[in-house]
Amino acid sequence: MPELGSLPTLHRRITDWFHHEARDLPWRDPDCGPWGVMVSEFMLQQTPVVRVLPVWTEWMRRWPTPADLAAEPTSEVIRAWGRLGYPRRALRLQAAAQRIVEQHGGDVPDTEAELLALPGVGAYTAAAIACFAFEIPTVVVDTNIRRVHARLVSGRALPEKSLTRAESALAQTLLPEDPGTACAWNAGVMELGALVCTARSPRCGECPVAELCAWRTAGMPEPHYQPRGQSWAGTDRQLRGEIMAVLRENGSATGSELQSVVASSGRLGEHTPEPDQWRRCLSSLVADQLAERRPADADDDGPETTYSLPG
DNA sequence: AACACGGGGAA
DNA sequence: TTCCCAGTGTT
Repeated sequence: MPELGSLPTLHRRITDWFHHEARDLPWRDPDCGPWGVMVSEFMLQQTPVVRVLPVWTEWMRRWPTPADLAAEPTSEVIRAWGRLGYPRRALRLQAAAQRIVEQHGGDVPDTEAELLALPGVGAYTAAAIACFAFEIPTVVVDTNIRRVHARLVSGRALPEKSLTRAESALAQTLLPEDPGTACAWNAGVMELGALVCTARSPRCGECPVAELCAWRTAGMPEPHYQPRGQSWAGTDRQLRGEIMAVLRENGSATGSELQSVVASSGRLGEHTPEPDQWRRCLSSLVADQLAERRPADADDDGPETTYSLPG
């Protein structure tokens, strides 16, 4: 822990840095509004800024209010989500928009508790919307912020594998008392983690608090565990993604058509899914309501079974 | 606590 | 080509 007296220095250095170096992102525009912030947070949950930008822009042009999105056929929402990944997020965003229309008069709610009750909104997203859309001073903790805290204050290369009570307590301690500064602090620490204090090759030469960093003072020790990447090739996630790509393009297809189109696309490489994997992925997409199966009682990927985008 | 969930850009 | 990213919801 830094001495209490040094906290204002941390706050000032990082908020000053953010003021000068922050990326000019449309959801940071003061005129963006809570809905634009909410859409951006859903899209940014697992997707980098550069890929979110064009989709967010078109999304907001097309559906400038929650009511606009709520009224749209789900198939169009899934198509507009495109290749952002994790398409269940698109369903949850529309479900949240519908809840906002039904229970909040069409306006994004302005308390963390109400936000947390919306589909697809967890602790991080509720705090982020409260802070960045409504300027409510609250503790925002995402993976970038956790990494900056781990290095700057705790002297470790990486945060714990999952959020601990100690990390939450630390974040609370570090939050500026001044409400106006708190949101700039949250945004600044997050931006610092995204641009400078990156996971693998931190740009300490560009860091406004490098000389205060406990990790550097400690000689930049290696992480206490080896982060393990996720496999991708041949996984259900990959096959689900390819199935959704075909459905977005064609609207509907039989089970056998899906198999031939996906196979001829070549995107699976040398992997040839087993019948069990086809059944598992098709059934899970139906269960997730990302696809509809007709006839409804069909339980396989036979030639007469048809899959389509929902509604 | 562990797992499932997409996709593309950087290294 | 391989590596890397990251919050929510379910089990």
